[in-house]
Amino acid sequence: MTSHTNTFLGYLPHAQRVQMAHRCETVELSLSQVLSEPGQPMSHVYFPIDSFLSVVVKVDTHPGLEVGMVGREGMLGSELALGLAGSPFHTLVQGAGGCLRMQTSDFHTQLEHSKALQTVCHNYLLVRLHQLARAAACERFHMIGPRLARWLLMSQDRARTSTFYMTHEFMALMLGVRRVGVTMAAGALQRSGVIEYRRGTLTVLDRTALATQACSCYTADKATYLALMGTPA
Amino acid sequence: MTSHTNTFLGYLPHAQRVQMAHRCETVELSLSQVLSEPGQPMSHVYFPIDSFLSVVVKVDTHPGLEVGMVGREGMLGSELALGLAGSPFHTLVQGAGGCLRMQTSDFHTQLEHSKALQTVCHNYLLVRLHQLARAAACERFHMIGPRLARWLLMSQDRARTSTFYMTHEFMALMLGVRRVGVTMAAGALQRSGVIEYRRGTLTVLDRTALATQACSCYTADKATYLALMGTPA
DNA sequence: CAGGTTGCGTGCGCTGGCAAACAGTCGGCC
DNA sequence: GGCCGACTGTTTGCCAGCGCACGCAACCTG
Repeated sequence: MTSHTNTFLGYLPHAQRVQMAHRCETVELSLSQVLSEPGQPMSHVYFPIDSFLSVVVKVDTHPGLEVGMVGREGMLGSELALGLAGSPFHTLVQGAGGCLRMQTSDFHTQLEHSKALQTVCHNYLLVRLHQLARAAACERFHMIGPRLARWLLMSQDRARTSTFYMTHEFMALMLGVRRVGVTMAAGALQRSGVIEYRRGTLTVLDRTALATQACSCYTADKATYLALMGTPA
Repeated sequence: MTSHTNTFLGYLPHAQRVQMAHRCETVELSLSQVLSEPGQPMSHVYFPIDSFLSVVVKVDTHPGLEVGMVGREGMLGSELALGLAGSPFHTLVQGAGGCLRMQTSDFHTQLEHSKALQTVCHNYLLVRLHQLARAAACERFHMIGPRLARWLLMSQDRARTSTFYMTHEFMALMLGVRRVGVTMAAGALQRSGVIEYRRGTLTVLDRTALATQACSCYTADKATYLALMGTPA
Protein backbone atom coordinates (compact mmCIF):
# COMPACT_ATOMS: atom_id res chain seq x y z
CA MET A 1 0.00 0.00 0.00
CA THR A 2 1.24 3.45 -0.81
CA SER A 3 0.71 6.19 1.70
CA HIS A 4 -2.01 7.69 -0.47
CA THR A 5 -4.66 5.12 0.19
CA ASN A 6 -7.05 4.13 2.86
CA THR A 7 -5.39 1.59 5.12
CA PHE A 8 -8.66 -0.01 6.12
CA LEU A 9 -8.90 -1.35 2.59
CA GLY A 10 -5.41 -2.75 3.08
CA TYR A 11 -6.91 -5.47 5.22
CA LEU A 12 -8.52 -6.95 2.13
CA PRO A 13 -6.74 -9.44 -0.10
CA HIS A 14 -5.26 -7.89 -3.20
CA ALA A 15 -7.86 -9.09 -5.69
CA GLN A 16 -10.70 -7.81 -3.58
CA ARG A 17 -8.96 -4.50 -3.08
CA VAL A 18 -8.67 -3.97 -6.79
CA GLN A 19 -12.36 -4.80 -7.20
CA MET A 20 -13.23 -2.23 -4.58
CA ALA A 21 -10.97 0.43 -6.03
CA HIS A 22 -12.73 0.03 -9.36
CA ARG A 23 -16.04 0.88 -7.80
CA CYS A 24 -14.73 3.85 -5.88
CA GLU A 25 -14.36 7.44 -6.88
CA THR A 26 -12.10 9.99 -5.25
CA VAL A 27 -13.67 13.13 -3.88
CA GLU A 28 -12.49 16.14 -1.93
CA LEU A 29 -14.27 16.60 1.35
CA SER A 30 -14.56 20.08 2.74
CA LEU A 31 -14.57 21.14 6.36
CA SER A 32 -17.86 20.71 8.24
CA GLN A 33 -19.48 18.86 5.37
CA VAL A 34 -22.15 16.48 6.66
CA LEU A 35 -21.87 12.90 5.47
CA SER A 36 -24.56 11.18 7.45
CA GLU A 37 -27.60 11.90 9.57
CA PRO A 38 -29.15 9.29 11.84
CA GLY A 39 -32.14 7.61 10.26
CA GLN A 40 -31.23 8.81 6.78
CA PRO A 41 -30.15 6.22 4.24
CA MET A 42 -26.68 6.92 2.94
CA SER A 43 -25.96 7.24 -0.72
CA HIS A 44 -22.28 6.39 -0.33
CA VAL A 45 -19.87 4.77 2.06
CA TYR A 46 -16.57 6.59 2.64
CA PHE A 47 -12.93 5.59 2.96
CA PRO A 48 -10.92 8.65 4.02
CA ILE A 49 -7.42 9.22 2.71
CA ASP A 50 -6.20 12.62 3.87
CA SER A 51 -9.51 13.68 5.31
CA PHE A 52 -10.97 12.57 8.59
CA LEU A 53 -14.42 12.51 10.10
CA SER A 54 -16.13 13.06 13.43
CA VAL A 55 -18.89 10.73 14.48
CA VAL A 56 -21.28 12.65 16.66
CA VAL A 57 -24.28 11.71 18.75
CA LYS A 58 -26.97 14.14 19.86
CA VAL A 59 -29.38 13.87 22.75
CA ASP A 60 -32.12 16.27 23.69
CA THR A 61 -31.15 19.83 22.94
CA HIS A 62 -27.51 19.42 23.82
CA PRO A 63 -24.97 20.15 21.13
CA GLY A 64 -23.44 17.04 19.64
CA LEU A 65 -20.84 14.93 21.40
CA GLU A 66 -18.11 13.16 19.51
CA VAL A 67 -18.10 9.41 20.06
CA GLY A 68 -15.75 8.39 17.31
CA MET A 69 -13.27 9.51 14.72
CA VAL A 70 -12.73 8.01 11.30
CA GLY A 71 -9.58 8.50 9.29
CA ARG A 72 -7.66 6.45 6.77
CA GLU A 73 -7.64 3.61 9.29
CA GLY A 74 -11.40 3.18 9.04
CA MET A 75 -14.53 3.69 7.04
CA LEU A 76 -17.88 5.35 7.34
CA GLY A 77 -20.80 3.03 6.75
CA SER A 78 -19.59 -0.25 8.24
CA GLU A 79 -23.00 -0.58 9.89
CA LEU A 80 -24.33 -1.44 6.45
CA ALA A 81 -22.64 -4.80 6.87
CA LEU A 82 -25.17 -5.49 9.61
CA GLY A 83 -28.09 -4.64 7.42
CA LEU A 84 -28.64 -1.01 8.30
CA ALA A 85 -29.30 1.47 5.52
CA GLY A 86 -27.24 4.31 6.97
CA SER A 87 -24.97 5.30 9.78
CA PRO A 88 -26.80 5.61 13.08
CA PHE A 89 -24.97 8.85 13.88
CA HIS A 90 -24.19 12.29 12.62
CA THR A 91 -20.95 12.38 10.72
CA LEU A 92 -19.14 15.51 9.69
CA VAL A 93 -15.82 16.30 8.10
CA GLN A 94 -13.30 17.43 10.70
CA GLY A 95 -10.29 17.51 8.43
CA ALA A 96 -10.69 18.42 4.78
CA GLY A 97 -8.98 16.29 2.18
CA GLY A 98 -9.23 13.40 -0.21
CA CYS A 99 -11.56 10.50 0.28
CA LEU A 100 -12.65 7.41 -1.58
CA ARG A 101 -16.32 6.72 -1.77
CA MET A 102 -18.57 4.05 -3.16
CA GLN A 103 -22.26 3.85 -3.89
CA THR A 104 -24.04 1.96 -1.12
CA SER A 105 -25.63 -0.37 -3.66
CA ASP A 106 -22.17 -1.29 -4.95
CA PHE A 107 -20.98 -1.76 -1.41
CA HIS A 108 -23.79 -4.17 -0.73
CA THR A 109 -22.94 -6.10 -3.86
CA GLN A 110 -19.33 -6.33 -2.79
CA LEU A 111 -20.36 -7.48 0.65
CA GLU A 112 -22.49 -10.26 -0.74
CA HIS A 113 -19.66 -11.60 -2.84
CA SER A 114 -16.82 -11.16 -0.43
CA LYS A 115 -16.47 -12.99 2.82
CA ALA A 116 -13.23 -11.08 3.39
CA LEU A 117 -14.98 -7.73 3.21
CA GLN A 118 -17.61 -8.94 5.63
CA THR A 119 -14.95 -10.04 8.06
CA VAL A 120 -13.06 -6.77 7.90
CA CYS A 121 -16.26 -4.82 8.45
CA HIS A 122 -17.20 -7.05 11.35
CA ASN A 123 -13.82 -6.60 12.95
CA TYR A 124 -14.09 -2.87 12.51
CA LEU A 125 -17.52 -2.86 14.10
CA LEU A 126 -16.08 -4.69 17.07
CA VAL A 127 -13.46 -1.98 17.37
CA ARG A 128 -16.17 0.66 17.41
CA LEU A 129 -18.12 -1.31 19.99
CA HIS A 130 -15.11 -1.28 22.29
CA GLN A 131 -14.38 2.35 21.64
CA LEU A 132 -17.94 3.43 22.30
CA ALA A 133 -17.99 1.66 25.63
CA ARG A 134 -14.68 3.20 26.57
CA ALA A 135 -15.93 6.59 25.47
CA ALA A 136 -18.76 6.32 27.97
CA ALA A 137 -16.34 5.60 30.79
CA CYS A 138 -14.01 8.35 29.57
CA GLU A 139 -16.84 10.88 29.74
CA ARG A 140 -17.55 9.87 33.29
CA PHE A 141 -14.10 9.55 34.78
CA HIS A 142 -11.55 11.60 32.88
CA MET A 143 -10.79 15.30 33.19
CA ILE A 144 -10.62 17.80 30.38
CA GLY A 145 -6.83 17.97 30.24
CA PRO A 146 -6.15 14.31 29.52
CA ARG A 147 -9.17 14.07 27.26
CA LEU A 148 -8.02 17.04 25.22
CA ALA A 149 -4.55 15.57 24.91
CA ARG A 150 -6.01 12.28 23.74
CA TRP A 151 -8.24 14.02 21.28
CA LEU A 152 -5.41 16.06 19.81
CA LEU A 153 -3.36 12.91 19.34
CA MET A 154 -6.24 11.21 17.60
CA SER A 155 -6.73 14.20 15.35
CA GLN A 156 -3.07 14.46 14.49
CA ASP A 157 -2.85 10.76 13.72
CA ARG A 158 -5.51 11.23 11.12
CA ALA A 159 -4.53 14.64 9.83
CA ARG A 160 -0.98 13.34 9.42
CA THR A 161 0.46 16.80 9.76
CA SER A 162 1.57 18.53 12.90
CA THR A 163 -0.33 21.68 11.98
CA PHE A 164 -4.04 21.68 11.33
CA TYR A 165 -7.08 23.86 11.56
CA MET A 166 -8.62 23.85 15.00
CA THR A 167 -10.54 26.28 17.18
CA HIS A 168 -11.26 26.21 20.90
CA GLU A 169 -14.92 26.35 20.07
CA PHE A 170 -14.76 23.17 18.04
CA MET A 171 -12.72 21.27 20.59
CA ALA A 172 -15.19 22.24 23.30
CA LEU A 173 -18.06 21.04 21.16
CA MET A 174 -16.48 17.69 20.45
CA LEU A 175 -15.44 17.06 24.04
CA GLY A 176 -18.80 18.17 25.37
CA VAL A 177 -17.32 20.88 27.58
CA ARG A 178 -17.48 24.65 27.44
CA ARG A 179 -14.95 26.67 25.57
CA VAL A 180 -13.52 28.17 28.76
CA GLY A 181 -12.48 24.71 29.86
CA VAL A 182 -10.61 24.21 26.62
CA THR A 183 -8.96 27.60 26.92
CA MET A 184 -7.53 26.55 30.26
CA ALA A 185 -6.47 23.06 29.25
CA ALA A 186 -5.04 24.17 25.90
CA GLY A 187 -3.39 27.16 27.58
CA ALA A 188 -1.59 24.80 29.94
CA LEU A 189 -0.39 22.70 27.01
CA GLN A 190 0.79 25.82 25.21
CA ARG A 191 2.65 27.17 28.22
CA SER A 192 4.49 23.91 28.65
CA GLY A 193 5.48 23.99 25.01
CA VAL A 194 3.56 20.91 23.96
CA ILE A 195 1.36 22.65 21.45
CA GLU A 196 1.11 26.06 19.90
CA TYR A 197 -1.92 27.75 18.46
CA ARG A 198 -2.83 31.00 16.99
CA ARG A 199 -6.15 32.03 15.61
CA GLY A 200 -7.51 28.73 14.46
CA THR A 201 -4.24 27.05 13.63
CA LEU A 202 -2.89 24.45 15.99
CA THR A 203 0.55 22.90 15.90
CA VAL A 204 1.66 19.87 17.86
CA LEU A 205 5.24 20.56 18.98
CA ASP A 206 5.91 17.64 21.27
CA ARG A 207 3.97 14.55 20.48
CA THR A 208 5.63 12.47 23.19
CA ALA A 209 4.70 14.92 25.91
CA LEU A 210 1.16 14.95 24.60
CA ALA A 211 1.02 11.18 24.84
CA THR A 212 2.11 11.20 28.47
CA GLN A 213 -0.64 13.66 29.32
CA ALA A 214 -3.38 11.85 27.43
CA CYS A 215 -5.80 9.60 29.30
CA SER A 216 -5.34 5.87 28.99
CA CYS A 217 -8.12 5.67 26.41
CA TYR A 218 -5.77 6.72 23.64
CA THR A 219 -3.45 3.79 24.08
CA ALA A 220 -6.31 1.44 24.84
CA ASP A 221 -8.16 2.38 21.66
CA LYS A 222 -5.11 1.83 19.52
CA ALA A 223 -4.42 -1.51 21.15
CA THR A 224 -7.98 -2.59 20.56
CA TYR A 225 -7.74 -1.68 16.90
CA LEU A 226 -4.54 -3.64 16.42
CA ALA A 227 -5.81 -6.65 18.33
CA LEU A 228 -9.09 -6.89 16.48
CA MET A 229 -8.11 -5.89 12.96
CA GLY A 230 -5.03 -8.07 12.86
CA THR A 231 -2.36 -7.40 10.28
CA PRO A 232 -3.03 -6.11 6.76
CA ALA A 233 -3.19 -8.74 4.03
CA MET B 1 -44.27 -17.61 23.25
CA THR B 2 -45.10 -18.17 26.85
CA SER B 3 -43.96 -15.64 29.41
CA HIS B 4 -41.33 -18.05 30.67
CA THR B 5 -38.95 -17.76 27.78
CA ASN B 6 -36.39 -15.42 26.43
CA THR B 7 -38.08 -13.04 24.03
CA PHE B 8 -34.93 -12.45 22.02
CA LEU B 9 -35.29 -16.01 20.77
CA GLY B 10 -38.82 -15.13 19.80
CA TYR B 11 -37.43 -13.23 16.84
CA LEU B 12 -36.38 -16.50 15.27
CA PRO B 13 -38.68 -18.53 13.06
CA HIS B 14 -40.34 -21.40 14.87
CA ALA B 15 -38.22 -24.22 13.48
CA GLN B 16 -35.01 -22.44 14.33
CA ARG B 17 -36.26 -21.68 17.80
CA VAL B 18 -36.92 -25.33 18.46
CA GLN B 19 -33.44 -26.19 17.22
CA MET B 20 -31.95 -23.66 19.59
CA ALA B 21 -34.03 -24.80 22.54
CA HIS B 22 -32.73 -28.31 22.02
CA ARG B 23 -29.18 -27.15 22.43
CA CYS B 24 -29.89 -25.02 25.48
CA GLU B 25 -29.93 -25.94 29.12
CA THR B 26 -31.66 -24.00 31.88
CA VAL B 27 -29.56 -22.77 34.76
CA GLU B 28 -30.14 -20.66 37.84
CA LEU B 29 -27.94 -17.59 37.98
CA SER B 30 -27.08 -16.18 41.38
CA LEU B 31 -26.51 -12.58 42.30
CA SER B 32 -23.11 -11.11 41.44
CA GLN B 33 -22.07 -14.17 39.50
CA VAL B 34 -19.58 -13.23 36.79
CA LEU B 35 -20.43 -14.46 33.29
CA SER B 36 -17.74 -12.83 31.21
CA GLU B 37 -14.42 -11.07 31.51
CA PRO B 38 -12.91 -9.05 28.67
CA GLY B 39 -10.39 -11.02 26.71
CA GLN B 40 -11.54 -14.34 28.12
CA PRO B 41 -13.22 -16.77 25.74
CA MET B 42 -16.72 -17.63 26.88
CA SER B 43 -17.79 -21.20 27.39
CA HIS B 44 -21.49 -20.38 26.96
CA VAL B 45 -23.78 -17.75 25.57
CA TYR B 46 -26.73 -16.74 27.74
CA PHE B 47 -30.40 -16.01 27.16
CA PRO B 48 -31.89 -14.67 30.42
CA ILE B 49 -35.41 -15.54 31.43
CA ASP B 50 -36.08 -14.20 34.92
CA SER B 51 -32.53 -13.14 35.55
CA PHE B 52 -30.83 -10.07 34.17
CA LEU B 53 -27.27 -8.99 33.66
CA SER B 54 -25.14 -5.86 33.89
CA VAL B 55 -22.59 -5.19 31.21
CA VAL B 56 -19.75 -3.27 32.77
CA VAL B 57 -16.66 -1.57 31.41
CA LYS B 58 -13.59 -0.73 33.48
CA VAL B 59 -10.90 1.84 32.82
CA ASP B 60 -7.81 2.48 34.87
CA THR B 61 -8.42 1.90 38.53
CA HIS B 62 -11.97 3.21 38.51
CA PRO B 63 -14.69 0.86 39.62
CA GLY B 64 -16.75 -0.50 36.76
CA LEU B 65 -19.34 1.52 34.92
CA GLU B 66 -22.48 -0.06 33.54
CA VAL B 67 -22.88 0.41 29.81
CA GLY B 68 -25.64 -2.06 29.16
CA MET B 69 -28.25 -4.31 30.67
CA VAL B 70 -29.36 -7.66 29.35
CA GLY B 71 -32.65 -9.28 30.28
CA ARG B 72 -35.05 -11.59 28.53
CA GLU B 73 -35.13 -9.14 25.63
CA GLY B 74 -31.52 -9.85 24.76
CA MET B 75 -28.59 -12.18 24.99
CA LEU B 76 -25.03 -12.25 26.20
CA GLY B 77 -22.52 -13.23 23.59
CA SER B 78 -23.93 -11.67 20.43
CA GLU B 79 -20.41 -10.44 19.65
CA LEU B 80 -19.61 -14.02 18.75
CA ALA B 81 -21.64 -13.46 15.60
CA LEU B 82 -18.90 -11.05 14.53
CA GLY B 83 -16.18 -13.58 15.10
CA LEU B 84 -15.10 -12.70 18.62
CA ALA B 85 -14.47 -15.49 21.10
CA GLY B 86 -15.98 -13.77 24.11
CA SER B 87 -17.78 -10.70 25.26
CA PRO B 88 -15.55 -7.63 25.25
CA PHE B 89 -16.89 -6.55 28.65
CA HIS B 90 -17.38 -7.65 32.19
CA THR B 91 -20.79 -9.14 32.73
CA LEU B 92 -22.31 -9.88 36.09
CA VAL B 93 -25.66 -11.05 37.31
CA GLN B 94 -27.72 -8.17 38.64
CA GLY B 95 -30.94 -10.06 39.17
CA ALA B 96 -30.85 -13.72 40.12
CA GLY B 97 -33.11 -16.13 38.27
CA GLY B 98 -33.49 -18.60 35.47
CA CYS B 99 -31.48 -18.43 32.28
CA LEU B 100 -30.99 -20.45 29.13
CA ARG B 101 -27.47 -21.09 28.03
CA MET B 102 -25.75 -22.79 25.14
CA GLN B 103 -22.20 -23.95 24.55
CA THR B 104 -20.37 -21.44 22.39
CA SER B 105 -19.38 -24.20 19.96
CA ASP B 106 -23.05 -25.08 19.49
CA PHE B 107 -23.87 -21.43 19.06
CA HIS B 108 -21.31 -21.12 16.31
CA THR B 109 -22.74 -24.16 14.59
CA GLN B 110 -26.22 -22.68 14.77
CA LEU B 111 -24.93 -19.39 13.41
CA GLU B 112 -23.33 -21.08 10.43
CA HIS B 113 -26.54 -22.83 9.50
CA SER B 114 -29.00 -20.11 10.20
CA LYS B 115 -29.19 -16.87 8.31
CA ALA B 116 -32.08 -15.90 10.58
CA LEU B 117 -29.97 -16.22 13.71
CA GLN B 118 -27.24 -14.15 12.12
CA THR B 119 -29.72 -11.45 11.27
CA VAL B 120 -31.20 -11.33 14.74
CA CYS B 121 -27.74 -11.12 16.28
CA HIS B 122 -26.76 -8.40 13.87
CA ASN B 123 -29.85 -6.41 14.68
CA TYR B 124 -29.18 -6.81 18.36
CA LEU B 125 -25.60 -5.64 17.92
CA LEU B 126 -26.89 -2.55 16.17
CA VAL B 127 -29.13 -1.90 19.14
CA ARG B 128 -26.14 -2.13 21.46
CA LEU B 129 -24.15 0.16 19.19
CA HIS B 130 -26.84 2.80 19.49
CA GLN B 131 -27.19 2.31 23.20
CA LEU B 132 -23.48 2.57 23.85
CA ALA B 133 -23.26 5.84 21.98
CA ARG B 134 -26.22 7.19 23.85
CA ALA B 135 -24.70 6.03 27.12
CA ALA B 136 -21.65 8.16 26.43
CA ALA B 137 -23.81 11.24 25.90
CA CYS B 138 -25.90 10.36 28.94
CA GLU B 139 -22.78 10.26 31.10
CA ARG B 140 -21.80 13.68 29.92
CA PHE B 141 -25.07 15.56 29.95
CA HIS B 142 -27.57 14.02 32.31
CA MET B 143 -27.86 14.51 36.06
CA ILE B 144 -27.99 11.77 38.65
CA GLY B 145 -31.74 12.03 39.31
CA PRO B 146 -32.94 11.33 35.77
CA ARG B 147 -30.25 8.72 35.25
CA LEU B 148 -31.25 6.89 38.40
CA ALA B 149 -34.89 6.96 37.38
CA ARG B 150 -34.00 5.58 33.98
CA TRP B 151 -31.88 2.90 35.51
CA LEU B 152 -34.59 1.81 37.93
CA LEU B 153 -37.05 1.54 35.07
CA MET B 154 -34.64 -0.57 33.09
CA SER B 155 -34.05 -2.81 36.07
CA GLN B 156 -37.72 -3.21 36.80
CA ASP B 157 -38.48 -4.01 33.18
CA ARG B 158 -36.11 -6.94 33.41
CA ALA B 159 -36.79 -8.02 36.96
CA ARG B 160 -40.49 -8.03 36.10
CA THR B 161 -41.46 -7.47 39.70
CA SER B 162 -41.98 -4.18 41.47
CA THR B 163 -39.81 -5.24 44.39
CA PHE B 164 -36.25 -6.34 43.95
CA TYR B 165 -32.93 -6.44 45.75
CA MET B 166 -31.03 -3.18 45.43
CA THR B 167 -28.60 -1.18 47.54
CA HIS B 168 -27.42 2.40 47.26
CA GLU B 169 -23.91 1.13 46.96
CA PHE B 170 -24.72 -0.94 43.91
CA MET B 171 -26.68 1.81 42.19
CA ALA B 172 -23.80 4.21 42.75
CA LEU B 173 -21.37 1.73 41.27
CA MET B 174 -23.44 1.13 38.16
CA LEU B 175 -24.12 4.81 37.55
CA GLY B 176 -20.51 5.74 38.20
CA VAL B 177 -21.39 8.21 40.94
CA ARG B 178 -20.75 8.21 44.66
CA ARG B 179 -23.17 6.67 47.05
CA VAL B 180 -24.01 10.01 48.62
CA GLY B 181 -25.40 11.15 45.30
CA VAL B 182 -27.65 8.14 45.12
CA THR B 183 -28.80 8.68 48.69
CA MET B 184 -29.96 12.14 47.73
CA ALA B 185 -31.58 11.20 44.45
CA ALA B 186 -33.23 8.07 45.83
CA GLY B 187 -34.30 9.97 48.92
CA ALA B 188 -36.09 12.49 46.74
CA LEU B 189 -37.87 9.69 44.88
CA GLN B 190 -38.85 8.10 48.19
CA ARG B 191 -40.17 11.33 49.66
CA SER B 192 -42.33 11.92 46.62
CA GLY B 193 -43.75 8.42 46.96
CA VAL B 194 -42.35 7.09 43.69
CA ILE B 195 -40.26 4.36 45.24
CA GLU B 196 -39.77 2.85 48.64
CA TYR B 197 -36.73 1.12 49.96
CA ARG B 198 -35.59 -0.38 53.15
CA ARG B 199 -32.35 -2.11 53.82
CA GLY B 200 -31.57 -3.55 50.45
CA THR B 201 -35.10 -4.00 49.20
CA LEU B 202 -36.48 -1.54 46.71
CA THR B 203 -40.08 -1.24 45.56
CA VAL B 204 -41.33 0.79 42.64
CA LEU B 205 -44.61 2.34 43.73
CA ASP B 206 -45.37 4.66 40.83
CA ARG B 207 -43.93 3.58 37.55
CA THR B 208 -45.53 6.43 35.62
CA ALA B 209 -43.97 9.05 37.85
CA LEU B 210 -40.63 7.33 37.49
CA ALA B 211 -40.95 7.49 33.71
CA THR B 212 -41.60 11.22 33.75
CA GLN B 213 -38.47 11.76 35.83
CA ALA B 214 -36.23 9.53 33.74
CA CYS B 215 -33.91 11.05 31.17
CA SER B 216 -34.83 10.74 27.52
CA CYS B 217 -32.43 7.85 27.08
CA TYR B 218 -34.93 5.40 28.50
CA THR B 219 -37.53 6.04 25.85
CA ALA B 220 -34.91 6.43 23.16
CA ASP B 221 -33.33 3.08 23.97
CA LYS B 222 -36.65 1.29 23.86
CA ALA B 223 -37.55 2.92 20.58
CA THR B 224 -34.23 1.90 19.09
CA TYR B 225 -34.78 -1.68 20.14
CA LEU B 226 -38.21 -1.82 18.60
CA ALA B 227 -37.13 -0.12 15.40
CA LEU B 228 -34.13 -2.36 14.82
CA MET B 229 -35.38 -5.71 16.05
CA GLY B 230 -38.68 -5.48 14.23
CA THR B 231 -41.53 -7.72 15.30
CA PRO B 232 -41.15 -11.26 16.62
CA ALA B 233 -41.64 -14.03 14.09
C1' DC C 1 -9.33 52.78 6.98
C1' DA C 2 -13.80 51.74 9.18
C1' DG C 3 -16.69 48.32 10.64
C1' DG C 4 -17.95 43.56 11.22
C1' DT C 5 -16.55 38.90 12.33
C1' DT C 6 -13.97 35.46 14.45
C1' DG C 7 -10.87 33.61 17.86
C1' DC C 8 -9.08 33.96 22.41
C1' DG C 9 -8.72 35.31 27.47
C1' DT C 10 -10.80 36.41 31.94
C1' DG C 11 -14.00 37.01 35.78
C1' DC C 12 -18.19 35.94 38.58
C1' DG C 13 -21.63 33.18 40.78
C1' DC C 14 -23.73 28.78 40.74
C1' DT C 15 -24.45 23.74 40.75
C1' DG C 16 -23.36 19.09 41.15
C1' DG C 17 -20.21 16.20 41.35
C1' DC C 18 -15.97 14.23 44.48
C1' DA C 19 -13.50 12.08 49.02
C1' DA C 20 -13.43 10.95 53.70
C1' DA C 21 -15.28 10.29 58.01
C1' DC C 22 -18.87 9.24 61.10
C1' DA C 23 -23.45 7.96 63.10
C1' DG C 24 -27.74 5.48 63.33
C1' DT C 25 -30.25 1.20 62.44
C1' DC C 26 -31.60 -3.16 61.36
C1' DG C 27 -30.72 -8.29 60.93
C1' DG C 28 -28.50 -12.34 61.70
C1' DC C 29 -25.63 -15.31 64.16
C1' DC C 30 -22.95 -17.20 67.89
C1' DG D 1 -28.29 -11.21 74.79
C1' DG D 2 -24.70 -9.16 72.58
C1' DC D 3 -21.80 -8.55 68.79
C1' DC D 4 -20.85 -7.81 64.03
C1' DG D 5 -21.72 -6.74 59.43
C1' DA D 6 -24.58 -4.65 55.99
C1' DC D 7 -27.25 -0.84 54.75
C1' DT D 8 -28.59 3.96 55.06
C1' DG D 9 -28.12 8.80 56.25
C1' DT D 10 -25.42 13.10 57.16
C1' DT D 11 -21.59 16.32 57.47
C1' DT D 12 -17.47 18.95 55.88
C1' DG D 13 -14.47 20.63 52.54
C1' DC D 14 -13.21 20.66 47.85
C1' DC D 15 -13.05 20.83 42.78
C1' DA D 16 -14.63 21.05 38.08
C1' DG D 17 -17.88 21.69 35.46
C1' DC D 18 -21.81 25.24 33.98
C1' DG D 19 -23.97 30.01 31.99
C1' DC D 20 -23.23 34.55 31.28
C1' DA D 21 -20.80 38.55 30.18
C1' DC D 22 -17.17 41.54 28.94
C1' DG D 23 -12.86 42.81 26.61
C1' DC D 24 -9.25 42.44 23.37
C1' DA D 25 -6.74 41.25 19.24
C1' DA D 26 -6.44 39.67 14.70
C1' DC D 27 -8.34 39.20 10.35
C1' DC D 28 -11.51 40.18 6.38
C1' DT D 29 -14.10 43.02 3.51
C1' DG D 30 -15.93 46.74 1.39
